Amino acid sequence: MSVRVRYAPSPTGLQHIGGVRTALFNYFFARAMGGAFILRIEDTDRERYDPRALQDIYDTFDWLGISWDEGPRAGGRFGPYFQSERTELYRQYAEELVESGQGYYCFCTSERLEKLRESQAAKGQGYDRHCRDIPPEEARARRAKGEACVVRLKIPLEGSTSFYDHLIGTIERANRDINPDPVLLKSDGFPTYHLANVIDDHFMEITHILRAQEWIPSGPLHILLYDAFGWKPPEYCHLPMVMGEDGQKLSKRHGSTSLVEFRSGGYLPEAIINYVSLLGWSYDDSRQMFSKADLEKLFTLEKLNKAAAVFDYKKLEWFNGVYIRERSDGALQAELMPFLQRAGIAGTPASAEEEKLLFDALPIIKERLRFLTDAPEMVRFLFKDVPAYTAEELLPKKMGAEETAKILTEVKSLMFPADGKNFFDKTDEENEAAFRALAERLGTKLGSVLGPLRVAVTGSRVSPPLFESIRLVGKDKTAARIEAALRLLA
RNA sequence: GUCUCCUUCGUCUAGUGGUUAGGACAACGGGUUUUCAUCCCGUCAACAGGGGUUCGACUCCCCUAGGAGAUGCCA
Repeated sequence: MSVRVRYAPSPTGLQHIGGVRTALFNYFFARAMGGAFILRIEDTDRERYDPRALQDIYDTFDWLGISWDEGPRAGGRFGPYFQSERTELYRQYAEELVESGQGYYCFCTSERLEKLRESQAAKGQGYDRHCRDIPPEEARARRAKGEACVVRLKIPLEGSTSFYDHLIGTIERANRDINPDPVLLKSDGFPTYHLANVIDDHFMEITHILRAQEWIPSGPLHILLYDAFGWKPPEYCHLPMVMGEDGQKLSKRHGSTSLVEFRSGGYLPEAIINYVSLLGWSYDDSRQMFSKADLEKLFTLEKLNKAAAVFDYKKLEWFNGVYIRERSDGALQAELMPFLQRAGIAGTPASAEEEKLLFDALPIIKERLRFLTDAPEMVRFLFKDVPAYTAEELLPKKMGAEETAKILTEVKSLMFPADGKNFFDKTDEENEAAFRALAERLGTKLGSVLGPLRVAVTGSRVSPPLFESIRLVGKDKTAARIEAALRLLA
């Protein structure tokens, strides 16, 4: 039987890096096994439902380049793939459980449950099974009269339930330790996660469940449900969790966690995919570069790690730099332009000159980028005026304004001589030789000659390579900027 | 509190009874270099603790400690 796996997000918030990791592992497992990857929307929480979250699911996976074989937009013969459109099915099976005596109607109000939770908080019990023994006829009658109720599962009081986890092995739990009689069908008629999940996984013929380890505690409960329906449970593989640097579950306070944040923060999808794949999974003792295509072939459950992994932004950052450098200039330009526009460096739409300027600048900024968001400030001096700088910044180490002005004046006449070839007519080698000769004549280092020039032309002591930058800035602007620097020193 | 899972460098990890415990990121040092970056070289750095089993344990078993997760009409 061929593998069928699913990613089943709840559209209540933005796609989170942890969820995406789970989705990716499911996707890669399906591809590597020649199986199917299904997307199912678990929109059973009407309170927290957010249509923007649904859009975010699509956007996130489109951006990552992950597609599903069945699900919303894709269709499939096991649809609908929105749980909100399958409520009749859940109701029917919940009813069946009540009929067979494996479930029961519970009329407890949320107020009572709240109070119960508070009073038992210290003991950590849970539901007191208050309605478990109401005679079926009476319960049916009360429900028929319109009394609000939920359907709960009767957890056996004795015995234990176990299941096999592909990664961890056999996990067993005494039935008395399972949360007493969880709600399967809410009073609004919608199912809870447990019911909908089990029913859908069964009818969608899911063969493997790859989900985070935080679900381990509900494993036995799900097994009990499969048993109650007389169904065969799928195989389980609980994935190690992703933690923040403090060892706690990764959350907002650790930094960016949603994919939209990573995207707007200038991360590349290749970097995210590569990095995240190495969180709880490895290939061998040395390889760490993996493309999506690689993972679609190489991924196996056998190489999964058991322990939770700490999310390391520094390493992701490194991957990001690597993938930025790996991009072709054309592809990178397309990726970068929106960031320049957002920063107000380039127009919207960008002019042909702006497009060309960015493209021409790529060779000198590419290896300096860690994030796409680094680009605007890096190329600002090419598109706009030089950012304001102080006379102080112009001065090389241990040099005064007067001396610096002298150097800069010499530099200017070297670059733009009254007669002979100017800077732009000569090769970089020729220019470098000339600057070196100048430095020697002035009895100083090359850096002290180029330093002031760098600040004058780029507005900063740190910039892309000077000669290339000057060529991109152009003759007139360069000359004008040197003049401006000279005025500042005077 | 109770239940469950986990435990190799700071971080991600390799390792399945005999290794100088390997790689990557980070950090630090050095080289290349007109700044920054890239690139190259190097250094620091780990088997949580205690018992067993065994000729021999990072590897197998037990205990302890620590960490995490679950304990909802959220998923």
